[in-house]
Amino acid sequence: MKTNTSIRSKYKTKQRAILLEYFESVPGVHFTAADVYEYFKLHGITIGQSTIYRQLESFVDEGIINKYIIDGSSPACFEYISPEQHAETEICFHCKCEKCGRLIHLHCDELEEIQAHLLAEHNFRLNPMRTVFYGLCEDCM
Amino acid sequence: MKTNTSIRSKYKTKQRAILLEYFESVPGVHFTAADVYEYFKLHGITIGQSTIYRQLESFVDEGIINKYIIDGSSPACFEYISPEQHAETEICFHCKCEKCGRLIHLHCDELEEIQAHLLAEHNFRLNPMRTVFYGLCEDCM
DNA sequence: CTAAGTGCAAAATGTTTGCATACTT
DNA sequence: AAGTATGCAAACATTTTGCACTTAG
Repeated sequence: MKTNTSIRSKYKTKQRAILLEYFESVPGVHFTAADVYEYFKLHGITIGQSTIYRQLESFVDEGIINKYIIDGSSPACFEYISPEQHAETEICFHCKCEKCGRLIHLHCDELEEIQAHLLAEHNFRLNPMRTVFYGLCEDCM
Repeated sequence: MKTNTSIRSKYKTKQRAILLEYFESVPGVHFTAADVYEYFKLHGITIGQSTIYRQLESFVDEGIINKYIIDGSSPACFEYISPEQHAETEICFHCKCEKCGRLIHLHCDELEEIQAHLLAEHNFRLNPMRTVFYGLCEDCM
């Protein structure tokens, strides 16, 4: 369990700027902390993995980046949320294929109704960011 | 990533029997692998943790037990599914409160429509057993 | 100058695995 | 006898942390 010292960056550091610029350049793509580390390493820029984890945490805190936990024994998945996406009323849902592991993004009004329904009928405020639908994709079923 | 050697137990071992009996005695309760290990240790019965993990995996495979991944850096959560629960035509959905950790069971026709919708419109066959809705329960929001 | 961030290496965590042994069928 | 399961300890993978050092404000 991580110590919740609610880190929200206050300084504009070089590393933070580099990371943010990179994330902004890959909207909708999802990546792991290790992916980011490798990416910069390949480009001759070394950013410590702790910095990556810490900045990622800040971004998630700030809502700039979403974090998905697909299954316990794989690394967490991150995804940059563009300001447009942020502004959109459309919510993005995720479906994970249990067989091939594919992660599918869905934007669907009908699914958004689930949210309203859960709130109205079950007093539960759904967090679509965290929720992943498991099942089988069309190729696998 | 775990090696998917689709283990499904074929032998009735003592450990498996002990574990199953225990799980059956705590329907609806959720526990971690470590909880199980500790429980038996306290009762003077030592079952290796690998056995616990392996049996848990089998039970999950067989649909006797559900596994929930709450967040990457906490242990996975398991829950025994009673035969009655299993036999119900109603599908049981789970909502997990991100704050207090409460796991809420829901039986709801409207939610079942999600399933039909995902299949018809998105070619995705939802597995309600594996899927957990994350959000905030009424007490926490 | 002070508070905050960085990077390294080490620790912590949760889970999986190799292997010799023991149990089921 | 053959095929599985067990339990230990070691290996693993991911993430977090302690600390000395650097950087931003």
